[in-house]
Amino acid sequence: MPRVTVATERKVTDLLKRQTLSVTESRKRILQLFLDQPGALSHGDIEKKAGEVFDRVTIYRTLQTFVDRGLIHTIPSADNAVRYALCKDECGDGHHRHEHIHFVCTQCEQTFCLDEVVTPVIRLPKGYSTDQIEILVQGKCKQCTAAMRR
Amino acid sequence: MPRVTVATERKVTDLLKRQTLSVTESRKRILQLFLDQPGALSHGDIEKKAGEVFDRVTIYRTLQTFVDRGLIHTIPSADNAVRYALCKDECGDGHHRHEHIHFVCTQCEQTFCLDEVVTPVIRLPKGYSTDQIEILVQGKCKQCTAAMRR
DNA sequence: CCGAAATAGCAACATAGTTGCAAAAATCTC
DNA sequence: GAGATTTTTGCAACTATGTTGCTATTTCGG
Repeated sequence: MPRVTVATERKVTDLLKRQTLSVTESRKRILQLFLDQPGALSHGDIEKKAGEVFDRVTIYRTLQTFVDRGLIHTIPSADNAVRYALCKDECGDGHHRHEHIHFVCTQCEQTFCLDEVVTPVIRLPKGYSTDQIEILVQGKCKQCTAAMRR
Repeated sequence: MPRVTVATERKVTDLLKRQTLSVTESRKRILQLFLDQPGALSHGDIEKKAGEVFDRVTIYRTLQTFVDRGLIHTIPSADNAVRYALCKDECGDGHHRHEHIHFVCTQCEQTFCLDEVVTPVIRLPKGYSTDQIEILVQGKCKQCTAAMRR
């Protein structure tokens, strides 16, 4: 597990304070994990990476708090393992705004937010109304495709 | 739980035989549950409806078998409760073909397949390839919207 | 640095999912 | 349609996942 440097320590602290959250060791570390890598993390992933340091319950509660405050958002899955990823600035206390799609790589099994791909409008039959659209694309990601060519 | 009539008994038996599956009580009953209602079912739903009759393990295994044989397909969710719904005829042993979207009603909390809404093409950034697209729309369904107007 | 408020850890529990194995049921064969 | 073979079921035991109440600890405002 990468040591939290002074620079990143500052960054996570700022992020937490911006959401008026108390700055605690577990919150800093868990936020750090998200910043350290590009993909989404499940509760299990985090438990593997920080489970020896923090209690399982703390991780559950921290993730819930982050979702509530708009720091991270959930990504549905087909395997009973909801994942979480960092939100952009538009999300805040009590509300989420996401227009991007999610990509699940069948090779490295990571899940990514593809911020540059905007969710299309979906025309529903008469009588249905839309609150939110979630798009999950499964395939091979950039990194894995590049690795194959070598 | 509705009694399995002679007519529907015939139907589920035919469906099972078409997939060269042995026709057993649990398989008939679980398939029946899917035919009896329009929405998708989670493992938990099925356990509530047939759990006194069949063992939990049997339900898990039956659902897995049905997915493998292309009788039902999974629908991802944001709440760690994967749901299952009947497939159309195009699915078979070892392969699934689905072009429709899934709709989650925030009111009745049911999940439906909207067969008439085709998944759009999603243009991904360079380097990504697509195997499968899953679209989950959350909102209010036809029935609930109609009920509100009364 | 102190006190109030928020958070973390623990324990205990509830639910969800898996595996191996023996008994029972379904299918096949004649 | 009876018996042999194969498949499926149920049980037990286990692992993993998620929740709640309570107390100790930490954070933060003054």
